[in-house]
Amino acid sequence: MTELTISKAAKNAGVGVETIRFYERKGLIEQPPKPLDTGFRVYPEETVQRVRFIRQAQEIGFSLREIEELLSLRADPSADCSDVRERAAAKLEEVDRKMEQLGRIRSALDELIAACPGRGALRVCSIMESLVAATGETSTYANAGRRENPR
Amino acid sequence: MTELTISKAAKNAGVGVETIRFYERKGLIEQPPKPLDTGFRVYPEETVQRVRFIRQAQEIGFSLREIEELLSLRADPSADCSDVRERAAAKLEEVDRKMEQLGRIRSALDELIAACPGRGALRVCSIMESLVAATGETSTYANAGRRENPR
DNA sequence: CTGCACTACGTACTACAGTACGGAGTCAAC
DNA sequence: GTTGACTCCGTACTGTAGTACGTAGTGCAG
Repeated sequence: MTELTISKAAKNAGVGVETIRFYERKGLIEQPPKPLDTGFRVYPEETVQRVRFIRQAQEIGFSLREIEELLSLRADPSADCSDVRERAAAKLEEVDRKMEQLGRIRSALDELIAACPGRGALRVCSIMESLVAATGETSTYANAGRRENPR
Repeated sequence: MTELTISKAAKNAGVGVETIRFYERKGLIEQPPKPLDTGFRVYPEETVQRVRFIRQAQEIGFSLREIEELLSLRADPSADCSDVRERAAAKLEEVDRKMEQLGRIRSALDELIAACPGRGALRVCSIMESLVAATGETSTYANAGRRENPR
């Protein structure tokens, strides 16, 4: 099994070499061992998984900072577990919120597709309208107060 | 009902005034009527909904460009419906992919929380490890070929 | 032992999404 | 009719996440 050099790791993870170096500088992936004789980075397979995870998490709206938090969530027997638990629960809530919104957009798309069955649409219907219909006006905290504390 | 000036619209939508102007320049929200006597923008309530939608869609990983696409999806009886349908279907697939990944992260968080029941963790377990476990190695297209077409 | 592809490092540049700023005009209250 | 909060517009600046670039060193195939 050939050793994972930076370009192979990048290729396997589906990113560019510079991205790997960038993540390393950011502390998102661990500094790989650089054998003294060569000075070249050699990656464990796990790094590839990690980079893939990072990309997928980005896809669904997490920033690199948040992804770092996610990745650092680790139930370490030596650490105070309740902290990890708390942070995990917070992230879970975040994820659930995202899922809800995604679900709403999904229904709106479904509805849109249904309304447009092939040729000659029957209903005028946009995503926005579907969403408003689906969520019942959405007017939470509309009509926010006027003129108290205006900047 | 007082008219929605830019700052009120911004407040109701939970964004800054500059963000509204920015979205307007980008074409994400329609140019509001600016009565000749004043020159000030006056917004319909719909704009507030729209801005909220934009923010929520951003939260789950859509770029402004993609959100524009989403918002322009509209089953218009006068237009060729199949194009809209196609684009909607593509977006739907995208949404489904996001939901899957979100679901995986969710289970990983669940598992993490379960493994860490209050005090003194029983298992060492990170998000990454949970995900790898949950997705069965994830090694799709790992072992990508070596040395053919290197860059 | 010469090439060529690869690696390292640092710095610069880019795209995206705002955010801030300055100067000028407007509106409503006092 | 002045003051303070608001609006206009254009331009400049910021943070995030890369991406590119130049220089120099390494590794190995021929």
